[in-house]
Amino acid sequence: MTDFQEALYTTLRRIPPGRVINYGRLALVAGYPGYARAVGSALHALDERYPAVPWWRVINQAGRISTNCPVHTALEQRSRLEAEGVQFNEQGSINWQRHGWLENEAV
DNA sequence: AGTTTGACGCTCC
DNA sequence: CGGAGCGCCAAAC
Repeated sequence: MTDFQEALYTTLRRIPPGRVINYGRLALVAGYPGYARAVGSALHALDERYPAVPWWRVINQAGRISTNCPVHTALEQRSRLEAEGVQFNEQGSINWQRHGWLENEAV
C-alpha cells in the first residue's frame, strides 16, 4: 500500500452516501494534485480486500461512469449510486451541483 | 530500463 | 454536445 493509495482511500472514505467526486478532485483533496489518471490505477487495485472503500462514488469530470473493470462494472457502479439517491439524466451523467461532494461538508 | 496502456482532465475545434 | 490532441502518473509489459 503506497502513501498515495492510503491518502486516496482515506479521503474516499470521508465521502458520504449519495455524494460523488471526480478522479482529479479526489487526487487534489488527497494531496496529490495532477494525479487524476493515477487514481484510476489505484482504484483498479481495489478488490475484496478493501470493502470499506466506496470506489463507486468516483466518476469522471463529465459526470459519467468510467470504469471498464470486470470486477467493478459500470452497471454495478450505477446501481450502487442510484441506491444512494444519485440520479442520472438521459445522457447517463449526474449533476455536480446536486450530487457533488463538498470537502467542508459535515460527515 | 524503455515503452505502452489506461476507472483522467483540460483545451480546442 | 462530441471528438481529437496533449499532458499527466502509476502499472503493466
